[in-house]
Amino acid sequence: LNEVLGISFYDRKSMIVAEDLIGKTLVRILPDGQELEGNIVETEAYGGSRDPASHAFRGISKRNEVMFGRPGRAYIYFTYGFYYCLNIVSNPGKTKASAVLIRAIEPVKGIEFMEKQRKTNFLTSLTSGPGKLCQALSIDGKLNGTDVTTSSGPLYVVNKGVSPIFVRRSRRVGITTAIDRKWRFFSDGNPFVSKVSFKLRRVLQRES
DNA sequence: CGCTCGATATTCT
DNA sequence: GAATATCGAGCGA
Repeated sequence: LNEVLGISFYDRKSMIVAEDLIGKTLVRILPDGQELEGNIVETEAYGGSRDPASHAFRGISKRNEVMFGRPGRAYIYFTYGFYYCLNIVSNPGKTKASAVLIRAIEPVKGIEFMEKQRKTNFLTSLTSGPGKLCQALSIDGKLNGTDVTTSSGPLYVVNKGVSPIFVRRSRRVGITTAIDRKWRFFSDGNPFVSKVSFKLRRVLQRES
């Protein structure tokens, strides 16, 4: 317990890593030494050459090159001109690349800092989405490629034995291809899971 | 509550 | 020029 997740944790298929990350604790050490923490409550697995919804589907590029490298590194990309999203690279298998998108966390430590970053005091809106949590934890492109398997770095994940967790799965959200694959994992009933539209919520309900 | 739209980097057509 | 692993403001019901 309380151990930092190492390379062996991430050196597995992205679907396995994504499911196993639910309930683990994301730790962010700021440049001034302040520590921020949040329990992971929602993730999505992405593949490589066989996953049309993945950034890595069409091969390597300047943006996605980290996804083609060693497991246990942060793949952070800038999207829609405004937000960053955090992934952790996993084992690519035969598909050249893979990663797990961290979609939502439950704030645990450093909530005042997160409120300042997000310019809101609404607790369930601080980190309930991939763009939101990067803003709250001050995660941007400068951390792209960071080794996430050591507590001496600015970003890592710890097993604090958070429980009980009822992990459910659904199709991935925010994509338009390969929507049949149930590669989204979330802690059921947790208010910090990202909000999806009413319409999609009904679809997910029907499919579960 | 739900829908539309704007902000605008990166990649693809 | 269009689409995208996003979010929130503005508006109508």
